[in-house]
Formats: sequence, structure tokens, C-alpha cells
Amino acid sequence: MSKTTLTPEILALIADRFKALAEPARLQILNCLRAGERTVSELVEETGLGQANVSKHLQLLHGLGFVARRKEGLFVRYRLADRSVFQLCDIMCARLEAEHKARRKVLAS
Amino acid sequence: MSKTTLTPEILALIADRFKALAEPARLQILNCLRAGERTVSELVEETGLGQANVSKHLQLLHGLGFVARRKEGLFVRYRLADRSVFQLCDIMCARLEAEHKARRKVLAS
DNA sequence: ATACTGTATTACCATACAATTATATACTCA
DNA sequence: TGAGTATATAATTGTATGGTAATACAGTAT
Repeated sequence: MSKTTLTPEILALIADRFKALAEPARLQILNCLRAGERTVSELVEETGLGQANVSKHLQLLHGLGFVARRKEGLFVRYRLADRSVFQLCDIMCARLEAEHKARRKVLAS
Repeated sequence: MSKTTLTPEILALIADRFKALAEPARLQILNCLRAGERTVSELVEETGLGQANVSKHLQLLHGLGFVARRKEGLFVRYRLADRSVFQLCDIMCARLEAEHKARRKVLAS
């Protein structure tokens, strides 16, 4: 959190953005995009999610600036807007690993 | 996301942790704890949230390892488990600022 | 114009969960 | 032991949202 005061409005904005990452389906989509640009149908195939579902998730991610899009004929190609998503996920994963290690240590004792 | 394969189970674990931060009330609590250890009642007073509500949020945050606790007589003192919460929030805030700047630029044009 | 394909939107249902009230548990003190 | 305080836990309710099916929209080709 920054130096500026955390008004309820700002808190809600931050929460909304975390909420976008609080869904396995969206994490899965973002992870696919990590490998590069993808059309909606490619994402549908790679994730196994429904088309309407993927499209809805993409609208949300796009609205919050997590992904960018580029129209090409019939297709719409989505890509990650920046790398910060991975910074976020990497920190979370580090937390998970730390938890996991701590649990093993407890069990081993 | 780490090098290991992202199974549905792992995705769910990560999503759960983001979900914990996807709530203004919990962000508010975490922000209070940034200043140092707090009892439940102190958090209730500082946040203006209900006692049962704060307690429930704290259970969740504790279960996911975001906060640690220490019992002292009648009181339970909560504190942040580590600094990674702020890394996460700082990245989100940077994203917000970037959005804000982009929006101003568009409006100014 | 029609048919076809890819993407977005709408409407609906089912589930998850935040907030609240009331109650229970844990601890201290008289 | 009983009263009082701090925290935790049910039980309940309202709301938000993920998934899906049906449909609309946009673009291409014949």
C-alpha cells in the first residue's frame, strides 16, 4: 500500500483487482497468455473452459488492465498487458512453498 | 507462477490466497496491522467493523498464514506474518497509479 | 444476400460468502 | 463460585458472481 491515505474507495479498487486474480479459471487463462498471444478459441481449447465463460473472464481482465487485445479479422488476439501479474503470482507461490515447507517440518518433528 | 506445473489444485490454492486479499475489510485490517500488533478489539475500533466480523476475517487470514497471533491473558494480539502482503499491495497500487495516469492522459488529449 | 465462423452478450441458476445477531468459550478477578 | 470482559463460533440472510445455454454481433467468403 502506498503513502497516500487508503480511503474506502481506494480499498475497493485494490480489492477488485485482487478479486480478478482470485479465480482459478482466470489464473489459468493468464498462465496460457504467459506463453504468448492467444485467440479466444485457442484459450477455450487450452483451458477446457466454455467459450462464453472465457469471453466473460477476458472482458473482466481487460477492463482491469490485466490483458490487452488486438483485433485481426474475425479473431481477437489477447495478450498480457504487462509482467506485474507474474510478480504477484510469484510472491503468492513463494508463500505457498514456505507454507508447504513449514508443514513438512511440523510433520517431521 | 513457478516452474512447476500448475495443476487445478495448485491454481485453487493460489486463487484462495488472492481471494483473501480481495476484500476491502481484510485489506483494512491488514493495513492496521502494518502499524504493529493489535488486539481484536483494537481492530474493531480502528476499522469500525463488527467484532464477529473482524474475528472471522482474522481466522481466515490466520488460516492462510497472512497473520500470526499471540495470546496474552484475555487478549489475542495479531500481527502480520511477513512483509509479502505489502509487496503484493504495492504492486497492485502501482498498477492503479499507472491506470490513473493513463486515464488522465486520455482525457487531456 | 446467404451461409459460416469467431467473439460478445444476455438471461438464468446455483453456489459462495460477507455481515449480523445471538450464543458459546476462555480467561480474570472478587 | 459467579460476574464480567475478550474472542470465537453458529445460524441466518442478502448479495455477488461463476458457469451455461441461447442469442446477438462482427467479419469473411461464395
